[in-house]
Amino acid sequence: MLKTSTVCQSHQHHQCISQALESAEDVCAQRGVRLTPLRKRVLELVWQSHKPLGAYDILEVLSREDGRRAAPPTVYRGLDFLLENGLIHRLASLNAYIGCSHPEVAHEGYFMICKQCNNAYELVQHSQIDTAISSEAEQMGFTVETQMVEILGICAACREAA
Amino acid sequence: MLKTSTVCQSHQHHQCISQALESAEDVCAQRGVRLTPLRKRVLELVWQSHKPLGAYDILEVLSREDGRRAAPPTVYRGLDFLLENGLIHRLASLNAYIGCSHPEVAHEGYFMICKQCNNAYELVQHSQIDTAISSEAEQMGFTVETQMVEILGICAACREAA
DNA sequence: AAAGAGACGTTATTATATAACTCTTTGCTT
DNA sequence: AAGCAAAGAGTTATATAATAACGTCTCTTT
Repeated sequence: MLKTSTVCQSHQHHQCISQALESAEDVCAQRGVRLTPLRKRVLELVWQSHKPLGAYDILEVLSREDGRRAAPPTVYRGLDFLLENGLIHRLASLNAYIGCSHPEVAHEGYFMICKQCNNAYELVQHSQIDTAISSEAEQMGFTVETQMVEILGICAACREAA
Repeated sequence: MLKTSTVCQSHQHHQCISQALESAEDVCAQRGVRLTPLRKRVLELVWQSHKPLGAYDILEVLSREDGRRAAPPTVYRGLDFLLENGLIHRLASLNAYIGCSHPEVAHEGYFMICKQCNNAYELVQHSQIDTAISSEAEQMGFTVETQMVEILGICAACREAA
């Protein structure tokens, strides 16, 4: 029932990255939007790990690798595009961004974020949480547009390590 | 089953304010912490409506009424105190603060926020959402520490008005 | 009175995000 | 192919949110 993005101790993370990029290409092609080199590079950087990444972290990397100093709008435009197309999620509690593990279908991101290792685990939609929120909203006549569910705590791996 | 903070079209809002302040006095007395004039004033301002209020909005009011120009730390210290003592909640999606309608018991805030009237409706704890989150967390061995649930959409009143 | 703690003032700075304008690239139309 | 419109991206400046660091005042406790 429960499924998370595949985050494990020793997984071959380059596979996550290449899968994500490939998936992004597909999604963009299908929608007729352009995954430009900059956008692709930003996505790649967001996917460097399963830890949410700040806009200014991305900016720093871009600046270093480009020589010339990239400015905030460069990164934010990339992030905005990726957000609009569901290729990444924004975590409001951290002001940070993370790759979406199933961008084919529009959905809200539900996250469990480990305070220790900083990994963020995305829960799939149609979870119990989704049902519970819809139900409560319906009871009060509230029409849901966007949702923000971010749970902070300690993940299983970190807990066992301690 | 469902309960929200009492936000209705024509409610006597000064009652919300005075109740909140009284409740805050109680809570602080009980815990042996000081609800200083500044802290009380910040709480009062947060309670001016059921719409989340930004720190700099509060700052502006304080500045105007004090003559001297209040500085950010003044407000943030007040807000921090109120947050620590569960008298207000912070809404990460809006970078804003809102009065807590039942500060006697420590709890996470679950909110439905209307994009039109800007009112934020706090759901009580032990709702279905709480259960769903705990359940999902348990399944993945995740130890929950803090939760953030903010649902944006249109409230019943605004929907009917339209 | 001296010492220590808590609350708050004050100045400066950090972190996050956007506005407004420019120029270039891209793809489309003729 | 030339011209055009729109999208993309560079650049500078600024807005918005939050914190750091230090000083002062006022209590309380001794």
